[in-house]
Amino acid sequence: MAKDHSGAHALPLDTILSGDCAAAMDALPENSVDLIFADPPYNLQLKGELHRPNNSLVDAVDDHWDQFDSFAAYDTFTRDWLRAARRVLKPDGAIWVIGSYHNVFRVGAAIQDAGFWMLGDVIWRKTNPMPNFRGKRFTNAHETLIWASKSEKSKYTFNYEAMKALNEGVQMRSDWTLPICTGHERLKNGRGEKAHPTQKPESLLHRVLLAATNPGDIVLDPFFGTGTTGAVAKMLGRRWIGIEREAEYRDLAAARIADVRPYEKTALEVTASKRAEPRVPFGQLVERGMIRPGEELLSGNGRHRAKVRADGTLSGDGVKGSIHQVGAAYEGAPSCNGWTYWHFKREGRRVPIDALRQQIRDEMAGKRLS
Amino acid sequence: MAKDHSGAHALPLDTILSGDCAAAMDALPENSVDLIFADPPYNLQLKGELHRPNNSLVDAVDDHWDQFDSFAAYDTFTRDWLRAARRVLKPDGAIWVIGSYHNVFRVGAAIQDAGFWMLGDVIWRKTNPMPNFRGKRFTNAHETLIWASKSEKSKYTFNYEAMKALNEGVQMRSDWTLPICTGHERLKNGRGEKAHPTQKPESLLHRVLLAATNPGDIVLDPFFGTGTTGAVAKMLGRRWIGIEREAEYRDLAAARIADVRPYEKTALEVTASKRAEPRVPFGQLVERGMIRPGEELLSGNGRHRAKVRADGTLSGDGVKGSIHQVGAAYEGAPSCNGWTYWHFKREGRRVPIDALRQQIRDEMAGKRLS
DNA sequence: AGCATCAGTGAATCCCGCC
DNA sequence: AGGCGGGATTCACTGATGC
Repeated sequence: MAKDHSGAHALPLDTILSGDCAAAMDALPENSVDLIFADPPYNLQLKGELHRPNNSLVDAVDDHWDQFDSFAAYDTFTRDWLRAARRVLKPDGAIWVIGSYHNVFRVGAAIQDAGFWMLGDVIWRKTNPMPNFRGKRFTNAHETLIWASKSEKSKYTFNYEAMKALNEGVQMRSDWTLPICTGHERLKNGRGEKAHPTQKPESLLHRVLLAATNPGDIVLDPFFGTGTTGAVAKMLGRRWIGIEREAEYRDLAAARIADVRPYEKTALEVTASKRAEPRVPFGQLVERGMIRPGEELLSGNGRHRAKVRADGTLSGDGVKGSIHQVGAAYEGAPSCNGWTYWHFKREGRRVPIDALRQQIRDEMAGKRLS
Repeated sequence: MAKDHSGAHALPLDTILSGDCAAAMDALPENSVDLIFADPPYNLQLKGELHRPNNSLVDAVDDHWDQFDSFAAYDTFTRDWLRAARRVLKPDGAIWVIGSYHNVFRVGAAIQDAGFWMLGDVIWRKTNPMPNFRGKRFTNAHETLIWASKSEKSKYTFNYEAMKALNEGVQMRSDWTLPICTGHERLKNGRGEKAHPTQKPESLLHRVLLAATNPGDIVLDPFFGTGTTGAVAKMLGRRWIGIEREAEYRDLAAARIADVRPYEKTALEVTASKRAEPRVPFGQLVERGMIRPGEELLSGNGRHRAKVRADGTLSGDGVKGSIHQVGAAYEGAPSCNGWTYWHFKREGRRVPIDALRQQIRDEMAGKRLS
């Protein structure tokens, strides 16, 4: 146990508490922690099994801790832990909560109703999400983080310059592109399986803690799991408190954090600085009205024509497909760069569609620099 | 007024209704529209101006229609228009709602509580967002769209292949990178100012309508504003209904949409899914002599064989059944696409039986045209 | 050693028509 | 309405194996 800055209360710093998180928080002194990071159950409510196209089975998140009988039950659970969380938070403290479309709207409304002040939401944009295997929806490629202060009057911590530096000198945006947790970072249990179904990447916590805390600050995670929050807090010289119901997770987290050496920031953010030339789908030219559906494109040699369709495909003489596919078919070639092959007419001249792509890339680059 | 497909009810197609949107929707027949796109007021809590609009701040979103006394008032408003929206929606219809962190969590929770079935959320990632001038938060670089069907059982429309084509052959993700509405697309009022504080880009609506509707579908927008939804719906050969309280917006929208030229019909034919192709029973290949009874089929990996029987079933090692059933049994898989699994021999090479199905489908398509 | 190939996997509300 | 069965459906990356 350690003393907080006032010396009036004792806090179990750098330890993992067991039990229900609301009860555990209620046992802590009020107004005592600087930041709360919470990754609560998402209440996925998955129905049947899901197979990949190669017939392998997707490992569903069907753990008992993610099961709730109804929205009402989930709301009761949510409002209770949020109430307890707000109580232990210092007046100038803040909370981050991560969720998916299954639960994040209910959680967000509960955060507002509990008296927190919404500072914004951040999108974790996954570089390598799991695809949608049945072709029935979009690739579920993001999760949402809610950022809120204890009250409207809170003087919350935001390290603006650190975020700007992390983003190569331009203001950090509300969408963060980071990979999911895989490889050696992903904790395994004794049986060689993943230890936790929803382990978050350290890069995500690194960015949250760097943005919203200062060295020495106290970070509490009421759904500690395998302790990513604690591990990154230790790396970054923050104090931490974890709460976790499952003994197996607590043991893994404790061992993991014991191995962490502080202040070695290694290469946690390398992926964020990787900036390939942005891919511009031809369809975007159509959506943006630079090319009209129904408009005719010509090959550079003028021998072939095709019409643009609303989804960014071309339709020509008995051929339908992408700009590359239709070009290749016309030329009897194995492949074709549609960007340089196809042209549109402007003021009587043939202009390659690549000029429009360049225009879009210039816009994007200009906005990044300015 | 026009008749819907049943002829039983009249719908005011391709027109803008005035008045409160919930009341206007309640005056329409139930189960009558295919899609609702809604961009409701954001409940921006600008301090000191909750009850009195300050017209001197022309650039702020502080018009009187965007002010609400409290979350409770906003929730009442939200739940009322969502109830009316769900009523007019066809059983297989869907709704899209766009919002920011100020309102989207409350709206999302209300959508779930109203009985809609959450299909996912989509992030509009802005290429050119307005920076955060005070350096106290992240650049607010995204907005959230919620996609939900009328009920869990709805057979909602999702043009998977068109979305994939629009994204150059890879599955469309839940984050969409598109610019905000600027330049000539941004409507001006008579005084040279921007006509509407939150005009959405046509590219965003293009993608929503292409993903979630078919040509001829009826799209309703209860917060029509300056009519982006109607303009894009007209371009894409969809029918539309707008509801808007402000006469100035209605006038601007009507003039704007009148100027829109729809795309050619052929340009609206979008890449189709295989599921839409006519079903060909395997037995038809046998009947037509393309495969002889007694002929042996091989699995693609060459490890399994089965004999074709006269009724179009296969018989292999202790297994009898359809091409799919025998394939699944051999692979120990829950299911199997026999069309791609089984091959026959021609001139020493293994050819998938799907090639013969394609031959039949090509013939059928030829007959349909002639 | 180094490169090519293959197998595995990740917070997932993931089919549909016919009888 | 529930059961049956045809048959449609995946992206990025990691780590192991093979040559």
